[in-house]
Amino acid sequence: MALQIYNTLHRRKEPFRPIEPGKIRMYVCGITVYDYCHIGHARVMVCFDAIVRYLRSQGWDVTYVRNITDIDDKILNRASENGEPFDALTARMIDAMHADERALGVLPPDIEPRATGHIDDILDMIGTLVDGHYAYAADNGDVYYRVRRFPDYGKLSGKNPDELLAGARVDPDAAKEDPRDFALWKSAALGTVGWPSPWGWGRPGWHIECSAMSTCHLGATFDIHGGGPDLPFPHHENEIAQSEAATGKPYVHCWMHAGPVRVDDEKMSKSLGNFFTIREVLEKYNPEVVRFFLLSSHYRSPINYSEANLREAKAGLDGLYFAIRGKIGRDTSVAIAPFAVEEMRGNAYFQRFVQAMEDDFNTREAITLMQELAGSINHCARAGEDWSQQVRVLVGIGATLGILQQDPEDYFKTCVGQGGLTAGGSALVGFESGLTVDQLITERNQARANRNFASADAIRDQLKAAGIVLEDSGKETRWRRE
RNA sequence: GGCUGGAUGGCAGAGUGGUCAUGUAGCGGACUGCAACUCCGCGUACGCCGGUUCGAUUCCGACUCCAGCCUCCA
Repeated sequence: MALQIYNTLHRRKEPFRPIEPGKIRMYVCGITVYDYCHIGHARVMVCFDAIVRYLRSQGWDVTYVRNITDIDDKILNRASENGEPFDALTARMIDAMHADERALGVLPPDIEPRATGHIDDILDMIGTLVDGHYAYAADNGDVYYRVRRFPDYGKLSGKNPDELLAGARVDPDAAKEDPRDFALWKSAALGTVGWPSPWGWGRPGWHIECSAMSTCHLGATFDIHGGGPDLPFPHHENEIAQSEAATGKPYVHCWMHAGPVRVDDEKMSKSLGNFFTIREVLEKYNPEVVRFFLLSSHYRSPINYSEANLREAKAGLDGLYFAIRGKIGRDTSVAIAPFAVEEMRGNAYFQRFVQAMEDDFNTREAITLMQELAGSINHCARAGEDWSQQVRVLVGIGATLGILQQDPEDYFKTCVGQGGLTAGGSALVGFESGLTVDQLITERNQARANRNFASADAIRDQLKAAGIVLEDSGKETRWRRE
């Protein structure tokens, strides 16, 4: 089955046709770095990360660009509130973003361009637009895009330009010829943050940077442009207008947009203030659980961030790790390397996985079949049948989604919160006696050997209260965190 | 008001013109000193009204409700 992707531009799934055989050039709108990344950012990062991992596993030569917006009014305002230079703020937030990404298992994009690193490209594109009368310098020193000059305006978001005019929410700036026009260049007072330009000292508008950076790194026309759910209008609509007017070529073949994240069934937004940062979320949940949660719905569906849903995600991922526990990893005598993709081709589960992913990246279906595979492994293990092939396929599929790659014992022992994204050792966090779990297990097993079950159960309860579950299997006692 | 997309079992969430989603929670049983893990079994799901069809949750139309965007936001 050939790859099908839902294209926002045409509002339907379409067979994917690369511009250049075997290659995919892809740009995803990244973060404006004035604050910590929130769970909505995490969804975009994780979904496109899984998509790119999958595409590469199928042999596509993907060039993945995701930008950083590091100059913008929000950044300037926040820096001024903090009383620090804007680039000190952005440097700090970029570091934090990279740390969040690493925690969530998000691989870095191939190219991560920054707006401030492309001022010349931005200026060039604005110049081209002004020369072509697609843009004009206003009396206030700003340069605006002339929306009326671009007949296709609205084709991505399905908006009628005339109705936009009637719409009450466009900014009726006196300097603009038309309320729909948007800023390409914002003038700024000398001595404030800015760059010289033919139109005076200033800084770029929000939309132009993506047009300039994507064209610079991927060419005038490229395959896929992605982003969050609030981007089709106006951001991507404006990108199309700028780029197609400037280059005279079609901008993007396929537009992909992730669905929104809700919080406890309410819209999450900056203005409502009900958003959670990634680091807040990781105080409460294992990062891999968060990734699993994000992938357990289709990327275009709305998802609801809630305690109950995260708990369920944990139970789901636990189930996968239980299935491979004791069968793979450094604590087992059986060292099993996951299958390479080519080895998995003949496997029925893997074929279902490919089929699900080729159908607009249906990661929910992919996870479902991983769960079925886990069930089959458990069944085989109980029946004394060979499970080794299935385990390798399960872990191989997991690799393609960026999950299930930890040693199961590390996963089960990872201590969440308390500032730690670290796998817990045997030290018992929050336990006053200073005893380790292993010491208590030894003590309890002595009690069990003496059939002193009251003491044994007291230790079990004590550990349970500290969030640690003991599991007696054969002669061995293992532990994990709840 | 305009533009999109939805409505599936307690919950989450795929999918399909006609015998099964799956997971999770719950219940019963097996296993276990007690547990955990695991296994086996159970529960008459497809918003509402029409239409097409031998047959619709799945296709078509109306209706109701919900969400996202139209304003900073991924």
